[in-house]
Amino acid sequence: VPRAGRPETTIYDVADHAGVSAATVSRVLNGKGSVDPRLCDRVRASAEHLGYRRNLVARNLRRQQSTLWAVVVSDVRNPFFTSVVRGIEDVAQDAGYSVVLCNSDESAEKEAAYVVAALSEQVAGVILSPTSGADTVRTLAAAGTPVVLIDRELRGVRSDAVLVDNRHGARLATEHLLEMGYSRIGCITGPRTTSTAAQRLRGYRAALQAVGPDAGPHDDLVRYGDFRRSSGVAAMTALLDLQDPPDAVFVANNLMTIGALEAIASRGLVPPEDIGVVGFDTIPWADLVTPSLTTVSQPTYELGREAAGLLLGRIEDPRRPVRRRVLRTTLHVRASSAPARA
Amino acid sequence: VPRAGRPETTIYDVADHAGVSAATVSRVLNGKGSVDPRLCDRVRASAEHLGYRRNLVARNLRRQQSTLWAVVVSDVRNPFFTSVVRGIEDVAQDAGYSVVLCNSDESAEKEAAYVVAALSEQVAGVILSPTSGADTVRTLAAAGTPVVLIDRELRGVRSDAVLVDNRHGARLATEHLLEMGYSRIGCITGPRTTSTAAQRLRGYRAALQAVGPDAGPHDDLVRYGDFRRSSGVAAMTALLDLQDPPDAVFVANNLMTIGALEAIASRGLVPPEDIGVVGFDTIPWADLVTPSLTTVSQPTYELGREAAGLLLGRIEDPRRPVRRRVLRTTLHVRASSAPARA
DNA sequence: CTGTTAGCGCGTTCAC
DNA sequence: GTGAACGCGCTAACAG
Repeated sequence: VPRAGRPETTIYDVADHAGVSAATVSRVLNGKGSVDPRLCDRVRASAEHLGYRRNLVARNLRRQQSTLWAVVVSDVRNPFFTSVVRGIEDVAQDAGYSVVLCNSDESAEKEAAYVVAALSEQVAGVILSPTSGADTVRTLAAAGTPVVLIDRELRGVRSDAVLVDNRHGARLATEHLLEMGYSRIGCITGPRTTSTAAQRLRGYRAALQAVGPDAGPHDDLVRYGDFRRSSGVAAMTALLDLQDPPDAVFVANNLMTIGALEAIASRGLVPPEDIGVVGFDTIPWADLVTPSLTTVSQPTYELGREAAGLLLGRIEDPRRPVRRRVLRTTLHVRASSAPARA
Repeated sequence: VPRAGRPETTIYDVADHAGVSAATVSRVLNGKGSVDPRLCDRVRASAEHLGYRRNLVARNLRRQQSTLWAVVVSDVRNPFFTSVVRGIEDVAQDAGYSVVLCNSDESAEKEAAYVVAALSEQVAGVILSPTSGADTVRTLAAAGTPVVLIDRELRGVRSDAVLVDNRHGARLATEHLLEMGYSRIGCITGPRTTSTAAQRLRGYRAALQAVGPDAGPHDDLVRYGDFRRSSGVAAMTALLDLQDPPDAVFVANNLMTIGALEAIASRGLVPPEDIGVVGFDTIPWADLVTPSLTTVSQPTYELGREAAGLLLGRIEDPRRPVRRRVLRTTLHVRASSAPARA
């Protein structure tokens, strides 16, 4: 194992140079206890002079706790998560924590591996958008590591969590399509195992149900994707291939919406005239696509901040009651759902 | 400081349970030295049984080196960087490293703070897209921490680096616009302090120069942004406000291109007829914007993999000669630069 | 208010 | 092939 760099200067070097003990240096640098102001200055001067930089690894070993948070997301390239991460990061940094971003890629194995690594790294806390079952959360809980769930819920898990009102948002989207005069409305949702996909599907169904039993849920118009672009293409293509295809579609996340739009375009169809489209999730530059896209947007940055806040609270008081925050979504009506009306 | 979780099981616990010494446990778990196969099995069984998880903090302190890489990017929300990070991550994980993603937000102070934190954290290496001057890199070098620069170069710094042929790409883009019949071509580039902005501007100028002195560089058609969307809006608006506005524009990064398109649209202009547009950088869903966008794309994922490879090599042999990789860009011609011709 | 002491969990000498 | 002893750099307990 190659060693890089020259030996670091330690608090002992600083102590020698300042003519005090290592403990005093430690106290000065951490602002703990009270130290004679003159010694304080001497220590600071020496530290500066020697280019001292504290060794967090040693400190963490001693304190049995690091200043690292692990944030495990299911897809780093999804703008939803990058925006959430920004929110987390800003709060973390203010509180003196650093954020390790881990990408589980919707894979339960990767997620488990990252969580084990995080535990070995003695992280102070974990923020997780779970892709798999409850096992990883249980591992964390067993180790006593604070966790906050984001975006998705886990059945049978009591944990701090920040979610959005998926059902309500999906219902808004679907009702909006109904109001705009569409009648055969399809739905492309996510994996059956995720709470978000299930809730958004329920919102869609609720909206249709409300109109009356005859206009009720068209289960033949529901397709399940995997929240990735390609599955949006496939699902939309399948819907368009039906004998009696939908005249509008509600798509349950951003990447699949992109895919759906591609499938629609490749058939030579143009929203909103040929088909109405509403997407869930913030879609960057929704105004620029053809046509501009109606979306149910989530407060992503705020979601990150909330999650970070909950984690901070949990770290401070590991036994406080579980909190579950649900943030509101907003319907942004743009062109893709607004056909010119006779 | 609150303690979370129950005491971890250590190699001593495992040693007791297996009836061996801690040293033997360490040897077994690290595959170093040779251990009696039967003891080996006993140790593994005990570790498994006790749910032992190695403490990386202690190990890192002892080894004076962690298994963490810091990746400092200038904007996490830029798809360019998220894609690069994916490339880095995949290589890092295979090699047993974890990646800490840090977001400097184009701020020299934040960058410096993250680098100091990384050093304190004893990271094994740093991958950096520098926003500021050479100071942070010098700090790293002084500490002997391996660094790889990505995306941007730094004057007067000898360091491993992975870049793209910005000048060539920009020249391709501009030549393409000339070929398509545009004659007054504007350029929106990035901050004067970044090598990428300068190189892309040079490529633009070279293309114009080649056509002949009379068609030569229109310095009045050059604007400097900050690589963010809003500056694209401002710069494009300024160009359109000119007495004699450009009939085409080359925009030197993805976010500013989005901004430029918005400015164009808000004037009621439509590419490619009213104005030709070519953007630099991968723009996700370039096919979906109105009209589909001609781009000079960079091999982002590959760039990340290359950078990670260089870092691996540098960690293994800290004194090997500096390597500088330049990746090629590709012109993707789409609709925004192809007016129907008479 | 300050210094001395001990030990966090591990990897690595050095004897045996 | 194995175990005992030491120390990485730091902070928390205890004396003074």
